[in-house]
Amino acid sequence: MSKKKNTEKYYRIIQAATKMFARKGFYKTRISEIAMEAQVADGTVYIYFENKDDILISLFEEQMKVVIDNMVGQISREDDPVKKLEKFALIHLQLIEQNPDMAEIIQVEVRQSSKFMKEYKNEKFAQYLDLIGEIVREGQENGVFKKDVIPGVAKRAFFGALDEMSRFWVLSTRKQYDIKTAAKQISEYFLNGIQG
Amino acid sequence: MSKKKNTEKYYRIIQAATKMFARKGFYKTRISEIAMEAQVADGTVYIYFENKDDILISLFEEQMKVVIDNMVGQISREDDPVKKLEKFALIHLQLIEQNPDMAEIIQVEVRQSSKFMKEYKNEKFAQYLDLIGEIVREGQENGVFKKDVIPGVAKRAFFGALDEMSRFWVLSTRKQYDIKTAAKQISEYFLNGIQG
DNA sequence: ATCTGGTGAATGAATAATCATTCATTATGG
DNA sequence: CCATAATGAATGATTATTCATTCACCAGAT
Repeated sequence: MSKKKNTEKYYRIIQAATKMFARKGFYKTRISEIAMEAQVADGTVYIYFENKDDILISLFEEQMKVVIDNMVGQISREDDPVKKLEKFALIHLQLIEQNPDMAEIIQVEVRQSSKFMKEYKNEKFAQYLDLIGEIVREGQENGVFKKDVIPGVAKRAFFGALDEMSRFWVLSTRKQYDIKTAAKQISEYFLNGIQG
Repeated sequence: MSKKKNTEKYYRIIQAATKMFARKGFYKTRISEIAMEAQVADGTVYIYFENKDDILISLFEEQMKVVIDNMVGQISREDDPVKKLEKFALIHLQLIEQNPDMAEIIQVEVRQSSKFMKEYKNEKFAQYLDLIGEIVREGQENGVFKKDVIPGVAKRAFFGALDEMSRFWVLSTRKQYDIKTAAKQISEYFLNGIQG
């Protein structure tokens, strides 16, 4: 049971796993590879994690915690819902740019998770999506966004647009346009679309 | 080499694999399960496919072929780029609604494929995305869409929005709003956003 | 200073399952 | 009959996980 969290080695293994999963995918990554990358013995991994699945889940939760905190902090400094959404797009894509390994895992594993572990309800991801939903709702109350926009649809559309863009950005070797341009375009389409 | 394609059993195995991959994911699905579902012996699978990877690739190509042909057929009947995009959204989401198994595989495997098989360049998917890119370009030439819209960004944003929506739709058990409403909202946001 | 014994972390070789794939054999139908 | 398709038990590789053992550290005793 209760494996030691929050220790130096715990994070070293998380880092190693992030790198390897991003590179080879979850199923093709061997525990021994993670151990080697983290510079620990194979068995040590099991002092810190229940099993391979647990590594993936922990990794995801740890990363999302940081992402969400960061995003909430930055967004809350803006007042205008329009500005908030613009900022969301920019920060999201910049984050992807700065943490490509993490990006790839979120890309792939978020989608796997439904099948991967039926029990694992992806709370953190829902939370992230809701940041957008909340901004939309706020904008509707302020009268700047159309009333007939369904926040549940809007948040997915907006996130999906950013996500697909970042997938491309992560995968393509030669970046054709910088992330700022993409972020600006996407929030522009979207904002024009929902503004009243 | 050249395995027998286009036979009744070939399609039966594809169908079975689609069902099982959607249910359990690629790695957790056993060849024996596919064989059982298709009502053939394990070895028979290898008469029709090189290996497990080949099943996934074949399945994907077969399905996308149908999807693209269908989409091209329907889109070409419209003249107005605006109408075309509206129709694209509707048809895409209806397709998801009607083939949830296929939808789940496209969702997950499109994303896996980059890691899954480095050699496999996902031509079919690029082709599908380009249908959107083409409509955007056409609209720009006609002067109905803004000139500063980057088709490469726009096609991904639009597809991403639809895709994220359909992921939600496939996963959620209780459908909160029908697919038509979602399609309408999404194309509306997007069209307002790019129209000149 | 030195010894002693206790504690928990760390190790990595051994284990025990799991499955994709093969192939000798059998069935089928033209 | 022959050729081709189909079978499914056996094979052989692969790997997540375990666990007996070692190691590092420290507190108290001498």
